[in-house]
Amino acid sequence: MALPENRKRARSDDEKEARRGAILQATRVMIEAKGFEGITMNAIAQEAAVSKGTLYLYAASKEELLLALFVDAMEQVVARIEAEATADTLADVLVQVPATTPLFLPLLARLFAVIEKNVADEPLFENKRKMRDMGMRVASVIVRLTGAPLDQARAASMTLMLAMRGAAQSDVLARRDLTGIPEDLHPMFTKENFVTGYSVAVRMILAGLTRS
Amino acid sequence: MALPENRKRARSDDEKEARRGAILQATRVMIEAKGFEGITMNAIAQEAAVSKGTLYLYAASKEELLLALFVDAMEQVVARIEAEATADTLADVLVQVPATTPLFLPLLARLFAVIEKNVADEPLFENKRKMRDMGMRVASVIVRLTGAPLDQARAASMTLMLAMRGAAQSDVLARRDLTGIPEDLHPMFTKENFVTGYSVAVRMILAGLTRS
DNA sequence: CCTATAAATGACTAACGGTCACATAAATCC
DNA sequence: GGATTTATGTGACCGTTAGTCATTTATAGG
Repeated sequence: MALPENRKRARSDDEKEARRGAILQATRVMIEAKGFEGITMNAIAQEAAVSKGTLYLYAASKEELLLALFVDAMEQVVARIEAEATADTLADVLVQVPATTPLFLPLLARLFAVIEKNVADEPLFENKRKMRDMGMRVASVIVRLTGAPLDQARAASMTLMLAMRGAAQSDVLARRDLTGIPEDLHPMFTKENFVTGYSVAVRMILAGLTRS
Repeated sequence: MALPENRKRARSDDEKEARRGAILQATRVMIEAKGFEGITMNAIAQEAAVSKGTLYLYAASKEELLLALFVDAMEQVVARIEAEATADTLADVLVQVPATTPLFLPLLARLFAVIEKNVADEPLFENKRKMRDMGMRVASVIVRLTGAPLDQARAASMTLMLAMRGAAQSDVLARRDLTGIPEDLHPMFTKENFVTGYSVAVRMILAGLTRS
């Protein structure tokens, strides 16, 4: 991901892409290490072994870095759903793939309220279009595997997205260590909270589909 | 909401409650005026005609102020649902009440990712319990109006909450003025986005209920 | 009126995202 | 291969804002 040993500046497009990749990877590392609220541009710069100014040659803001990570993760999710889902496993795959794609849930949980609020219009629009397209691809999978009519599949796909967004929120609170949390609230603070809640929604939504 | 004319300090519990109310109201005013991202503690203090330090006598952080506003709004929402819903109008009421209760959607959209992230454990736990209770009250309404068995009503209520959280996210992007936004993306940026998306979800979820 | 209590103040600090004048690596030219 | 040009990279600096705390003073009680 880094530049060749004896090169300090990225001049060609390939080199720029490599540097951008290194910066994104450094961002991932920092999220892993410090948690989502702990990341700072200084720390990312240090991890990527560049100066802070350089970060701003490759992303207009901290949030555009995070948006780029989200777009990556979202593409992985949809690609995996297309590849892995069968008629028998559709519901399971729709739940498990988002739950297990690295960084997808924490990024989705913060997409609207945190990330998109400081992104310029152009990348924002581009991301919105991409999300719409992803929704369509999921609708196609639903049509292919259930035989439902396209308009129903589209409505189901949009509703799935809604529920997934809602369920992803609980990822923010999820803690590895539940000590200090009252017994009766444990279910709300476990890592499994997303899967538990979203499973129910997925099954309800898919159950409403009819064959065309 | 303010203290009596010639009193500058709140000594009794009543006076403290009044001051707290004034601070919360000032926060509402500032959100209205500057938008959610534009609010600052300095501005709230000025609007409430107290010093910044005083704010911290009544709330441990900016986010605890916002959490208090959310709890208020949430209580209004559930109370209105209980009061207004009938067997015929249940779906409509479940959509319209959240959509029309002041500040409810913007606060819900930011509840997990923005507000709760800077709230001490105790108020956080209290809020979680309150939300769980609200969910139970909605489940009761569903039982009463549809005759569905309690466990089904509970699952439906939890799923409704999920979908509502997801749908509320779109409120963050909603703009009054759509100029500058590409035609094809207009639906995603309108104020009606919440109602449009959530209606579908509510009807799907309620349709799955059976009479006991 | 005097004293004790605690509510209120606001200058100050720390932290962080973002900027920009300047330094210099690397490509290009002769 | 030296000179010139281009634009990448740098990091000290800035503005903003949440939050703190030593100090002030309104109010209650004696």
